[in-house]
Parts: sequence; C-alpha cells; structure tokens
Amino acid sequence: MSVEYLQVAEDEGEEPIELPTEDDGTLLLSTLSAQFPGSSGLKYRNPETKAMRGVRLSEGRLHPPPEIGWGSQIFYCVFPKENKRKSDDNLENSTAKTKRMETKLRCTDLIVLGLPWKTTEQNLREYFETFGEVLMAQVKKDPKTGQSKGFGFIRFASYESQMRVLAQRHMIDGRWCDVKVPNSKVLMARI
DNA sequence: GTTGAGCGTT
Repeated sequence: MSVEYLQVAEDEGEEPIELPTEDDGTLLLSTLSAQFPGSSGLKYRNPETKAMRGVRLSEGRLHPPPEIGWGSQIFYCVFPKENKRKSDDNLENSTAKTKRMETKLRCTDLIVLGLPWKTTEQNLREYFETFGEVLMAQVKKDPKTGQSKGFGFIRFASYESQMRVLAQRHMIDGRWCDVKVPNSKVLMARI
C-alpha cells in the first residue's frame, strides 16, 4: 500500500513540507505538530473565494476537505492566537514592558489534569516536546502499585512554550487534558 | 484487572 502525502507550510510564502496521511485519509495532529510545534490546526485558501478555510479537526485527526480532498494544494498551519504576533515582538523597547516581561517570563511547573491511566512519564514528555524543550515530566502514581493517579507535572525551558501549552486543551493518548498553573504555585506566578 | 475531580512522598 502506498502512503499519501499532503503539503503543509507554516505560512503563505514559506517552504512546504510533505506530511504522510493515515490509512483513513486523515492527518494526525501529532504528525503535524511534530513538524510544526504548537500548531493546533490547518487551513487552506479556497481558490474560488480567495478566503481561508479551516480544516475539520476531530479526535486528534485532521480531515481532508470533502470537495477536493488533500489534492496538491498547500495547507497552512494554524497557531493559537498568542503565537501569531511575530511583528509585535520586535517593537518592544520600553523599560516598563521589559520589566514586566522579567517577572512574567519565569517558567513554573504546570499540572496536567485528566491523563489516561495508561499514560506514562515517557508518553507525557513526548507529547509536550512538540511545544518546546521539556525540562521535567512526571506522572503521579501510587507508590505501591505504580498505578497512575491520572495527573502529572511538566516544566518547560522557555516561557513561550509554557504560554502556548496553557492556551489550549490537549489530546493525550485519547483523552482531553487540561494544563494549569498548580495552586501551590499560583501566588508566585501571579506576582 | 475498577475511577475521572483534583493539586506534586523524595
């Protein structure tokens, strides 16, 4: 059997990368984020209306547009809003803003709620590495049985990754999980 | 071998 590919670029004008689809014709979100860390979906330009169209995402799988399929056209990554401000970031020079960044840019441990019982620390790390360098990943377990308690903690090297992760929900091993700043760190993080 | 809101033995 032959694997089908579709062309994906980070944005218009960028070099596309060919990504393999699954047997059912869908593209796994994990395949997408492996090449484009933090990407949360796909869009493409409708040749008729010139407008951008979103690609359907369901259960971690991106579905080809019903009318045209993946075809040979180029699809573009969609990022959670924070990420889309490349130009803004170059404009900051005020000391006030810099000062504020210093206090906000510190990474904290993040709690991951709702993990499947089967998810291991290895799985957790692999999932979140698509967002950036992971310094720590742990799954809380029963010390005697080793059974997962269904939640864990992660820590990123960069605050940018942390913000992207906090901005969306996460499909991990088939379950939607929430990432939050843990209560024990909330006071510290909000100062 | 089960469960599904929550808050981390070191």
